[in-house]
Amino acid sequence: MPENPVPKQRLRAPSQRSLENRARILDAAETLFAREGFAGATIRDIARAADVPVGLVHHHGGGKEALFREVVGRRAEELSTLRLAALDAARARGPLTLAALFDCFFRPYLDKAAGGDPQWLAYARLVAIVSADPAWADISRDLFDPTAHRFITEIGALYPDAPPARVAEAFIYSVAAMLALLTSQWRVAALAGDPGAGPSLDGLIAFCAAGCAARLGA
Amino acid sequence: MPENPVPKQRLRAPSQRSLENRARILDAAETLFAREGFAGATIRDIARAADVPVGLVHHHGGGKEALFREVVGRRAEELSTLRLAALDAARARGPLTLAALFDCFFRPYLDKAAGGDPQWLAYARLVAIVSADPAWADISRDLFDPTAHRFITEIGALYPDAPPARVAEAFIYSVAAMLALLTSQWRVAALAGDPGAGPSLDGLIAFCAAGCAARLGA
DNA sequence: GTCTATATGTAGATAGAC
DNA sequence: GTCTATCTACATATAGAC
Repeated sequence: MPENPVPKQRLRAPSQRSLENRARILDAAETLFAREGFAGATIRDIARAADVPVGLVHHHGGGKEALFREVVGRRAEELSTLRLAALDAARARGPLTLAALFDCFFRPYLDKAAGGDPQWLAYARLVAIVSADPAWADISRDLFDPTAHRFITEIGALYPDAPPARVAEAFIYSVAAMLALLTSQWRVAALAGDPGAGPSLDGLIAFCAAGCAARLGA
Repeated sequence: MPENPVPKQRLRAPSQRSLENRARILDAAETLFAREGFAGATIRDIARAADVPVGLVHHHGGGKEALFREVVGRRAEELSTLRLAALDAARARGPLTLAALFDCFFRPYLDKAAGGDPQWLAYARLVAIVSADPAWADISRDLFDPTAHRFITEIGALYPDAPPARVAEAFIYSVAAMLALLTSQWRVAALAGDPGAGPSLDGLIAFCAAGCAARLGA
């Protein structure tokens, strides 16, 4: 008789249901944080939306703030990978233009958002929340800034005479425009009367590339 | 003996202290709504910051939501007046350019914000909150859209072939850039390493005018 | 791993004294 | 007009049963 009988299930292996609950909790948290803001969303709302008991949200999320960080981080890492891959691929094809750089930065996100996954649209609101609030500066620093800095360096290389702060400023304007495209469609529709049209990646790139060129050019 | 002795103080005339308390409450609410968001700011925080009893905030503000609307409306009306006056003055001087239009729209705000009044900087955060959240669509409609629509019409007149939704979209990008200038200086500093430089009205106008021209031009 | 029950604090709002 | 005291509801978080 073995002294250490092998358990039928490996210790600490998460069950199928546990994984599903965890995923549903993160999705619900993403939706509600996006719609109501960090303070406006409640753990109870999230639990109800995910159809799990309240305590389980704490179990999987580790508190409201940790849950928020995890929700943001999940997509930020995926997006950074896609953006940097697009940038590397574009570099390999030849010299970069401003429009090509913005294409590498915007397209992965807009493809996801336009792909119909409403969670990716919710994420745009989260990025806007984090980007606007110095209280989340650590999230910006850890998750957004490395990739942003890479793109700023590339833009700066196209305009060697522009001071770094000016390049960063133009980049922030461009990101703000991208977030506006994703989060303020309802305002565009209200202002135009015309509800149609819809977002356009090429239009956004044209706006930002021309704006940056005007701000950074000689 | 007169039957109706004249009261020493007119009925319902607000006392000096009442007016001061009211102003302090609105200022404190503005600061805290801007920093913490609508849900994150509490009536109690506001009362403490204004150094008044909690009940007084309800008395003057009429509930949290009404207080928020009043705080936003107070500055929105002042700003709209200044912007439209600048637009009328510019029109009177001759034909408008895109850069001149953005100057009329941006300058009144940036002058106030750069003038050192921290309350005007807080207001930028409030505008960002309202503009990003469909839940406050009625504030946007009543307080922001009339002036915005006026400027969009003027921009559209410069590009008669551009569809209205495209003009509105370019305008929203531009407003987003302006709000980023006011609310995301900390991110620019973090990304550039260089904390210096600071915001530049001319730079913002150059960015937006060139972006709009590229997006709307033939 | 899952969930119930509950602890503890604080929210927005108001009734009524001054 | 001003302010105290308090109501009711709900927040996050956790302890411990299953």
